[in-house]
Order: sequence, then C-alpha cells, then structure tokens
Amino acid sequence: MELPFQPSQCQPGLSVDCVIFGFHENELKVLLLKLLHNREWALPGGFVMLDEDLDRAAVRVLRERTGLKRIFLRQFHAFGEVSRNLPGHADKLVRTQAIHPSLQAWFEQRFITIGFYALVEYSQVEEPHPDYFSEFCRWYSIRELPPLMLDHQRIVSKALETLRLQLKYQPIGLNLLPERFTMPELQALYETLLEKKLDRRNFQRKMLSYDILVKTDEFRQGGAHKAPVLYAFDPDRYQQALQHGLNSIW
Amino acid sequence: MELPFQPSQCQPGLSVDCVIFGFHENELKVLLLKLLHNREWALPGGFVMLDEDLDRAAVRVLRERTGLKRIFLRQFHAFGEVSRNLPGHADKLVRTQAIHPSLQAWFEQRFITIGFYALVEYSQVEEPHPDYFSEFCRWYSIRELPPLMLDHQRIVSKALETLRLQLKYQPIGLNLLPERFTMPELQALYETLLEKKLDRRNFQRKMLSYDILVKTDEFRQGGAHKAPVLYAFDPDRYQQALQHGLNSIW
DNA sequence: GCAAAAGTGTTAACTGTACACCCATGT
DNA sequence: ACATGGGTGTACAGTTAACACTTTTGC
Repeated sequence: MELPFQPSQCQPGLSVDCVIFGFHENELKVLLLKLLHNREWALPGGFVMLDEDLDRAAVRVLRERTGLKRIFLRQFHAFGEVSRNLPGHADKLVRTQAIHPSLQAWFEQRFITIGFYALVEYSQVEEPHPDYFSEFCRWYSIRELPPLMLDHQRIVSKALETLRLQLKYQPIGLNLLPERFTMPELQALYETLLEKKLDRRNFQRKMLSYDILVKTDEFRQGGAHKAPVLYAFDPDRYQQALQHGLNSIW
Repeated sequence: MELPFQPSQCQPGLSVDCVIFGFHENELKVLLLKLLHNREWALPGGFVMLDEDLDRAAVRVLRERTGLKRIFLRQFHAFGEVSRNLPGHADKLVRTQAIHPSLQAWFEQRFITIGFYALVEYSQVEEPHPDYFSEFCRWYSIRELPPLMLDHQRIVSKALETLRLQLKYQPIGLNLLPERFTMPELQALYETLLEKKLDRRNFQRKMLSYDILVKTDEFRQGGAHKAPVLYAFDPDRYQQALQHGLNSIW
C-alpha cells in the first residue's frame, strides 16, 4: 500500500488548511472534502515538505484539489491552541481505516495549522479532486455547513471574518467572478457578503469611482430585461487598490 | 550547565517572534536583543511548549522580556520560507559559544516562525530582560535598526506594514501611550506612524468624532505654554472600534 | 402596453479642509 | 508684551445618500 506522503519528508507538527471560497447562485460557498468512513467533512489541507516554502504548500494543496493555479490566496491566521488536537483523533482515524496504522504516530502529534483563504471562480473549478483521506468534494453554502472535523468550523469562521474585513477596505471580485461580469452581478456579490441590500445607482457610481473597472462594449444577452453592460477588472489598477486600500482615513 | 529549554518539551520546528513597539520622544521604537558573541541583534522570541497554546507562548515571551502582562498582542504573519533557515546558522551558534553543543541539532531544524506584534507603553517597561542567548536589550528607533539576525529585518518590516495598515482603519494609541495623554501627544504618534504632518484642529475634531476618547478635567502641567487637556481612551468603545473599524465603505 | 431590470441625472445632507480667532503660560 | 502652543469656530468644497426619470426587453 502506497502512502500518500512520507512523514519523514514533512515538517513535523505543521499543516496548512485552505478555505476555498466560490460564488454561485448568489451564495458564497466553500469547498469541502467528505472524509472516508466518517460523517464529518474537512477543509482541503496538507503538510509542508521539509524543502517547501509554507506558501508553496498552500498553492500545491489548492492546485491538487481544484486544478487551479492563478488564484487569490492569502495567509490569514495560525491556529495553535493545544486543544485543537483532540486526544483520540489519530486512534479514530486508524480504527475507521481512514489512515494506515503506520501513520498513527504522525497524526498523534500536536499540530499547528496555518489557515489560507482562496478566492476562486466557481465555474472554473471543473471537478474538484478528493485527496487520499477523503471520499469526494462538494461546494457548501457557508450558510449551511455540514459537521466539520476538529476545529475546521472555527477556521472557516475566521476566514469569513477576514474576507468581510477585506471587503470593507479593499476591492473584491476578481477571482470570484468570471472575467466579464455585469454591475448587478458584482453588486450581488457585495450584497451577499455584507448581508444587506445596496442602492443600485449609488453602488454603480461608487464602484466606477474606484477606477478599477473597464467597461466593455458587450452586453449580457439572454436575460428577460434590458441587457446589462459587461465589465472587466483592470488587473493593474485592481492590484494597486488591493495594496493601498480604497478609503483610508489619513 | 543548565539548558534554557528542553527541546523534547517544545514543538519542533516552530518558534514565535515578537516585534515589540514602543513610542518615545516622537519615535517609534522596537525592542531588540543583542546576541552573545555576535554583532547581530534579534527579535525577542522563543519556542512553543508542547502543552502550550501558540498565543500563550507569545504572551510568555513578552512577559519574560518586558515584565508586562496586559498589552496589545496580535499575530500578524507566519514566516515559512525554506530560505529563512541559513545552512550554517546552528553551526555558527555553537562555534561562537552562543549555544551549548547539545542544542545544535535543535537549531539545525527548519523553522517556521509566527510573527506577533505588540504595542507597549514605553515608560512602563522598566528594564527589559535579555534571554539566555543574548547579552542585553535595547530599544531602537525603527528608522535606524542595527544588523539583524536571519530574516528578522523582514519580520520587522512586515510588522510595521501591518501596524500602518491598522492605523488606516482602526484606532491606535491605547497601549502605546500612557493612560492619560494630551491631544497633541496622540497627534504626534499618528504623525510619526504616517510620516506626515496633520492639521492640529482637524485632527482633534476627527479624533473626537470617533467617540473613543474621554476628556478628563485635568491638564498636563509644567509645559511652557497653555496647559493641554488630558484625555483617556474609553476601553469599551475603543474595543468596539478595533473590531468594527473606523470608516468602512459599506 | 405593462412589468421588471438597467442606465443616467438631480438635489439635499453630510463630511472634510483650510483657515481665523482667542486663550493660557513662560520669558 | 510677545512668542508659542493649545482650544474653539466657520465657510467653502467635495462627497454621499436618497430619490426621479428614461430606456430596453419579454410576455
């Protein structure tokens, strides 16, 4: 039986976990893995090779699960409470045959995990791939998450909190929306994240004033009403806005 | 010879480093440790006990170096590049007698460090205590830092960047200023961090509008001119402002 | 023609900026 | 008395929020 990784090649006691956000049907979703022989779900995660940069490990996990390379990925928190490592956890993994007995010692370690959050375009993720320990993947609306393993619920909450904080001061949407999108679609994203309605006209004006959008000469056809203009983000200006923020006090 | 810590009791390959900021004589300063038998300086840091929460480890480091307990301490980044662990580093430590040879293997590990930044009231830190590996401590203005060990320069830069980001959206000053302070003193802190002059009158109005200050009926006496009013932060409102930010777009 | 969605415009309220003026204190 | 720093006020400019009107499209 081939092992999914070599414990001797990995940084001990350290893992990365990715909260992968997608936006679909006016809902914010996260990609979760269904564990084998277990009713619980888990965040896509992995270990850090001894010769691998921390951030690269997160990129690798993301690539392996979604096939995507160029996405927004940001480190947001290190989770290091002793209590996040439940005593019987490794034992349970072996008993339920989720892992090979030779890996029990590895999973009995006390782990610190570095949380990353990723923003991906939902439709670009064709068929997410489960990892060695999981049965399959699924997108879940953050409003109705299934039971999650260990402290993964908390990790999702913290990621969401960080994402909402980002929304307040930085642009968002690139990586979450298709390359071309309409103003109402962008507004729907904001309204979902903010959990409140915004004025259509003021939203448009404000958004345009940030100067990160490019108006195309195309329209979203096929809708039941007036065809809305398609916009795209100006990648350079978007990056600028990410770095400097949209509205600082001083 | 007594060892300063038991490698077997510590989380392998993991450390915490604290960038401790203080404000004195209109300069932002950081507390640094002078390494033994070495011209380089280092951030106060330490290892994480196996039965110790990550955040607790940072609190402990801070307590051991400054004697302070109640201070602003925030995790800001995990530094995990492979390249931050220089090949000959452990060997050099042994050769210069900075560490006992029995610790060489421990220091040869690849380390990931979690960066924390702390805001402390400069005058409250009586006499900072060096640790086992260092000769003495000193406050350094961030504008003229001495040569720092490994990637500690980068850690300071990232902490400063984070602090300046905080300044843009959140209140600052509690923990950096004495309990009671004048408006011009608070302004000086902002001007130092922002590296620019602000209008005295507009600053006052804006600051008061945030509703996080309490005006006392006392004055700072002894100055050469009109005695300025002393203010204090309202702890509850300050906390609120920290959480919700001062001016969000939406 | 009507309802619903999208684009454009207008005004009033609010906020921020650039100042002027007065007060207190030590020399 | 005056120089300097501190407290308060005001007017103009710029921004935001609330809302009206017009256009397009499917039924």
